[in-house]
Amino acid sequence: MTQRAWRTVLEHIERDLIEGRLGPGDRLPSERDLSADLGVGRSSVREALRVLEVMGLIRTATGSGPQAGAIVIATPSGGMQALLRLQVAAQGFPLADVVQTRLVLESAVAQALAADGERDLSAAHRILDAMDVPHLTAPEFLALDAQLHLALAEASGNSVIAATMAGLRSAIESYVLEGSARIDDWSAMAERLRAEHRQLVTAIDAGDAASADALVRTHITGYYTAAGLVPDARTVLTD
Amino acid sequence: MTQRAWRTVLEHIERDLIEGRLGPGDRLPSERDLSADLGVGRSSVREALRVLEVMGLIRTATGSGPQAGAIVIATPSGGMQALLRLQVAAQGFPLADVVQTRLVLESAVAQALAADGERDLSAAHRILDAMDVPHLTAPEFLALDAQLHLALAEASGNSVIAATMAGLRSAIESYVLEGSARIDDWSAMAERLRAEHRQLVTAIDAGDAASADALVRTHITGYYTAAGLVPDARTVLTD
DNA sequence: GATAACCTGTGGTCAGACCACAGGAGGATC
DNA sequence: GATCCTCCTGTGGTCTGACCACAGGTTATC
Repeated sequence: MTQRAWRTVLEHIERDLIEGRLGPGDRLPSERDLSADLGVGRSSVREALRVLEVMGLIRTATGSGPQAGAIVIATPSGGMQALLRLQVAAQGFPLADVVQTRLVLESAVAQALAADGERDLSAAHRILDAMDVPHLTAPEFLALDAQLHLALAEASGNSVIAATMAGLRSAIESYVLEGSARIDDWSAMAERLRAEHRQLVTAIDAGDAASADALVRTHITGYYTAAGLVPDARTVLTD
Repeated sequence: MTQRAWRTVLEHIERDLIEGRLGPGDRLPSERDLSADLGVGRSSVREALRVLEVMGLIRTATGSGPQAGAIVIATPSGGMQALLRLQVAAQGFPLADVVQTRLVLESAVAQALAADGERDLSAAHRILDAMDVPHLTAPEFLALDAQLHLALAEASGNSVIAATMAGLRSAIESYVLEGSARIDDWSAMAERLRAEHRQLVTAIDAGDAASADALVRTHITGYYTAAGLVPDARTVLTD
């Protein structure tokens, strides 16, 4: 064994992707065919496909017909979420670094949106309105909060940033929920967050990049500090 | 089958990680034990472990003794590289978005380093000197270039940003190499890059965040434009 | 022509069998 | 008593073969 068999499979598929023999929508050969073609066991093929599936590169379906089998989809957000969530869980990524990175990305997004005349913030406005419904529980409110921030990232048009933000968010979701329980007056906090969101979107709509930047920073560090998630909201990467 | 068997395994291990029953350095039960405990086949256990391995959460070793088996390591950079490289290869991430994200992150890193009095740039200085060796080939030079940028990210102390940058870099490595072949006068380009690197590090050492920011932006967009990788180096996210 | 039964090929899973390997246990040797 | 060597055990790595459920096309039936 010069190299693990599943790695052979993975590299073979990666080469097909790089060199354009495979692309989104295409169907991979069946597991049995790959097994025979590459001279490895079917179980090794399956280990490689499993990796690709969790990373969001393919989806698999049973049955027959054109929709069955392994199909290239390349939807990165799921894979990003899995990776970041697991790494945070395994303490490969400290919570503080995740928060800090979120700050960097959201700040860039806010400035970019403010500077871009072509932006479409209709999705964000819809979510803003949904958050105005009274008596939302903390989990409900926070889910909308996540959607709002993600909608902004997606509006910026950068898929890497959007996927990364989705991943970061899901990685710390359980901590954010825990933190919300530590906040004494939740309805006051919700009101504050609503106001901050409105101000942020207003600044973006007005094309005021500097204000948008400042608002998004205060908003994020404010919440994490209040929820006691980050001991002292560092601003190292952000001044 | 209410749920795929390998997913059961993955979730079981994730729960152990989240709730602290597993952490860096710990050893997972043997594949056969996991198989028996969870009531799934060994091949399903292996599919889950394979995912964890590629994501950089565990490493596996054959043989016996305390070093054998699957051990939690939580070194995210490998997993980040695999994920981003594959997603770019499968066209889930457009090249332009990758470059843009790199710009956002490196800009934040440069500013943070300049503002941080405690920074340790000895590694960066060592790489700078290594790049002065004459007659380096383009691949050799670019490898050092990658190391330099990565060293800066690591010096910033944010592991998420460092790992992401490593991933972005490896995702576009093949394109960067291709691009270098399109540059007529490579030695002139190398000289220019050397000078830009020196200026950047000097600005950081001097604590001049604004200059560091500007220099890193020019440096990156300059190269990608010269190599013809990004049609028109967008600065959407960066003004 | 419409309907129903069948057939084929797909992924999903399991069980069992090897192999190579690392390291500990225990005996043989000095 | 200390050292060396051999054997044994348990590990991951792999392959094979066997089922199952399922989706969709094919064919027979009415």
